[in-house]
Amino acid sequence: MPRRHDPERRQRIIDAAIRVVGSKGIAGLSHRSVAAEADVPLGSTTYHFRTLDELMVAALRQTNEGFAKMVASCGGLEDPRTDLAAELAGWIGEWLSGDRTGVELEYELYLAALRRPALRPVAAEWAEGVAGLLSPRTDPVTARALVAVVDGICLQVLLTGVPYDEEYAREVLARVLAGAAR
Amino acid sequence: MPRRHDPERRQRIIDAAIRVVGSKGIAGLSHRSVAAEADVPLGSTTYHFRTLDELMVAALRQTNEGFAKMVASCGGLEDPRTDLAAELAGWIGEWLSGDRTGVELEYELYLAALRRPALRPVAAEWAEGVAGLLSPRTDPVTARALVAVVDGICLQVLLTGVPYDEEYAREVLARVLAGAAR
DNA sequence: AGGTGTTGTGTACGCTCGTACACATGGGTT
DNA sequence: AACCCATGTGTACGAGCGTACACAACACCT
Repeated sequence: MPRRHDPERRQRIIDAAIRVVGSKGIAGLSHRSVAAEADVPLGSTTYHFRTLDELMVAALRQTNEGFAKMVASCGGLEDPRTDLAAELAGWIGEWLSGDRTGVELEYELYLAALRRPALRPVAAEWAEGVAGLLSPRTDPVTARALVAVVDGICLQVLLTGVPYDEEYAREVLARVLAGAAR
Repeated sequence: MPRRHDPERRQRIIDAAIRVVGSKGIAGLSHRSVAAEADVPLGSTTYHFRTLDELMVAALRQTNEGFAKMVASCGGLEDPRTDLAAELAGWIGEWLSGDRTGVELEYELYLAALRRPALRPVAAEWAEGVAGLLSPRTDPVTARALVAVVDGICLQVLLTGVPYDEEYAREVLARVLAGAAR
C-alpha cells in the first residue's frame, strides 16, 4: 500500500468523517464537510474516497473495530461464573448512559446499511463479531439471538426516548439464555 | 380544521412523501421532490409543512396507522389457542418476504427518530401500539420484549442481508414467552 | 539523471436545496 | 357589499452539493 507524501492522510479523513457523523449525522456528511473537519483540501477527500459510500464503509469498519476493542478490554465476558444476562444488561446500561453521541454515531452508521447495500457486509461483520465474542459462553443460535435482543432493546430506548431499564433487559436476556441449555 | 380550496391537498402531499421515501429513501425527501410527486407547486408543500421534520412526522404517523390496520385485519392474534411465537414468526416472514420497499420504508421512517427528536413520540406510539396488540395474549413486560425481539430480528435480516429464518425466530420468541408464565 | 505514473491539489460547472416574499384567491364576518 | 385574513402560488436568491479535470509534487525504476 504505497503512500507517498502524507501516510496518515487517509486515516485523518476517516477520523474526521466519524466526528462529522457524530456531530451532524449522516445527513451532514459530505466530501466538503469532511475536508473541512480534517483540514485537508476538498480534492483530497474525493481522491481517497470516490463516493460517500466508500467513506462510510471505512468509517463503519473503524467504529466496529473500536467497539470490539472496547468490549474485549471491558472483559468479564469470558468468566463462566458470571451471570451473562446481568453482564450484558449492565454493559448496555453503561453504553447508553454515557455520551449519547457515541451510541448514536455507531447505530446511525450501522442502520445506514438499510438503504446502502455497500454497508451490509460490514454490518454483517459487526453482528458476527459480537456473536463471536459471546460464543465461548453459549451456542451460536443463542449468541445471534442475544445480539438481536440487545439491538432491539437499545433501539427501543434510543428511538422512543423511554429510559433504559436494566432489570427488564436482564430479565429478557435471561429468558433467551434459559432456552439455550438443553 | 378549515380548508378552503382543496381539502385533500394536505393528504395528497403526505401520500406523495411516503412514496418518495419508499422509492428514494429519506435522503431523497425534499419539498421539491414531494411537490413533483404530488403534482402540486413547491409553495404548497412548504406552506403545509414548514419543515421536513413535520412532513416526516405526518408520514410516519400514517404508516403506523396503516400498519396497525394491516395487523388487525390479518387477525389471528386474539385467538388464545394459537401458538403466539409461531404466529409472530410467520407474520414476520410474510412481511419480510414481500416487497422489500414497504419494509424499508417503514423502518427508515421509524429509525429516523434516532436523530430527530420530533419523531420519537410517534415512534413510541408505534411501539406501544404493537405491544398493545399483543397485550391480550401476555403481560406488558413480555409484550414490550416481543416488540424488541421482532425489531432486532427484522433489522438483522435487513441490515446484514442474511436470509430470514422463520424457525429461528419462532424459537427465540418462544423463549421470551416461556419466561412470561409465572 | 531523467522519465513515468501514482498521489495530491485547486478551481470551476451545473444542479438541487431550503427559504423568503410578493402576490392571487376566496370564504367568513360585519 | 366591503373588508380581512387564512389559504395557496410563482419566482428568485444564496448556499452547499458531487463531479470533473488540469495541473503540481514526488517516489520509484532504469
